[in-house]
Amino acid sequence: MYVCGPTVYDFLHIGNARALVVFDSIKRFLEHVGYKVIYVQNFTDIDDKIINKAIRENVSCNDIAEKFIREAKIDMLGLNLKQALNPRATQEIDSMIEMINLLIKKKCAYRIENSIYFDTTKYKNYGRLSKKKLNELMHGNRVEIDLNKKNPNDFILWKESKISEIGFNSPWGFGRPGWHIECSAMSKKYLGEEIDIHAGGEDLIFPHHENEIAQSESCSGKTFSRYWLHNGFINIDDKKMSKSENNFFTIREISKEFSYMAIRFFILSSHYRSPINFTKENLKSSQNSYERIKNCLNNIYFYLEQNLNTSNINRKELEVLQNIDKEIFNFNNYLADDFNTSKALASFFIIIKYINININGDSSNEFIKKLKDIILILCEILGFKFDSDTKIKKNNDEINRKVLSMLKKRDLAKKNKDWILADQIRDDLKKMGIKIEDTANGTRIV
RNA sequence: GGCGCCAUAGCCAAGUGGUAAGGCAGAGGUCUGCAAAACCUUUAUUCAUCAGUUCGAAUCUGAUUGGCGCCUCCA
Repeated sequence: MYVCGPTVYDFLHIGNARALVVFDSIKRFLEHVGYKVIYVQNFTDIDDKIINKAIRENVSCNDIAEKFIREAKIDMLGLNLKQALNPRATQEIDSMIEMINLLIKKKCAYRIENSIYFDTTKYKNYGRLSKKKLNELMHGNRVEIDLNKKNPNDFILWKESKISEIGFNSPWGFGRPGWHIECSAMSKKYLGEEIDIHAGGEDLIFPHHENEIAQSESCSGKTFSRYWLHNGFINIDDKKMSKSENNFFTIREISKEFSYMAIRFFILSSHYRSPINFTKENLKSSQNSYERIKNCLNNIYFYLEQNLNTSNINRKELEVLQNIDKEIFNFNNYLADDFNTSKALASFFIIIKYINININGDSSNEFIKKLKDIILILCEILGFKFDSDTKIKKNNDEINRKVLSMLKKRDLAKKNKDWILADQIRDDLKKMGIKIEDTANGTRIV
């Protein structure tokens, strides 16, 4: 599975997050049902935007790329993306040169001065993926036509660089690769000539993926990718996000107001191909929804800690587990049908409701453990994690000792019906970032 | 000009021929010293509009309205 990754000239934006989360979730599901997935997601670390930024900031392109790959990895960790192969374009130049050479040899590419172009007339299926009729395209509508090209559809494979610019040595002189050849070459190197799934944003269908197909299939004579998946866009106030419109949000800045998992939930709450609209209100709603899952798991952990009922699962509990199994079956079927995460989440909430109704202080330990495993498996498939939630661990460091002694003091105050002191301690703990709740079975930290 | 997508409650969002999932927010209630969490009740006789097909339409067909995207920077 190959996913076209971001160009690293800035922090990842919310749109990058969608592609990353959606395809990570698809990977997770495929693994869950038993596939072994080799997942490649590149970083495009050579590009005009990087070059321009490097010039503006008077640093090297590599400095820019290194910095934003580092930052991207922080966000990717926050979004709980699974480990993937992350090749960088600038470290794969040899494979690209090799591929361009092959295309020249096969007469699918031509040279104008020190640049190489792909000849789209040599690939008969050009335009098939994007369903475009080549004579109906509006050339030059948005991007100026390069007059060197034989045909306006042709695209650059290798671009001559000035000696002051970033570049690499090649058989055609100093230059840099075209954008499209990067993905073709990396895909071939890491996954071979034929792959199962190629994915990316819907804007990449034309020309990027069209061009990748043309290059790769001209080289190999084989089907490049069996399936193409394209995620829809995230709009801001129903308009396309762009820097010039000043409606641009990075993952990092959103993560300061909402949790990474709220962002992940927001993305998974609609089908991966539909457009979704980013607003703070929607993110808040997602955050609250996500808390519901978190609360359910917190409750499970709490009952597990309290629980002394070591008897076997009883008949009623068995029935509950059987009903949950049926809903898990639905959950899997929804994902199996075009990765309908929205329906899968609905199933998830049905399961949560069912757990909330049926779990209590008298539940058997074994039963609660099973519920915990169920929630954790579903979360694993969707990529939800809860690592930051256990603020206090039962070890001996100073803060924890302090918290535990405060809780003891509060328990005593409660016993004495000293509500003022009890509430005071609760407030103090809150100031320390520790939220507590009283339950029938004692006080707990959430 | 060509190609494509979308319109479902206050908000988000499934459902694509058999009588409107799920979540958030709101209101009321149970529990609780209070709070929180959880639970219960409540929230679309109707799916942009009009016409058609059908025993039956949110779902199919046609028209209309409104919105969005792609057509060599892009997730």
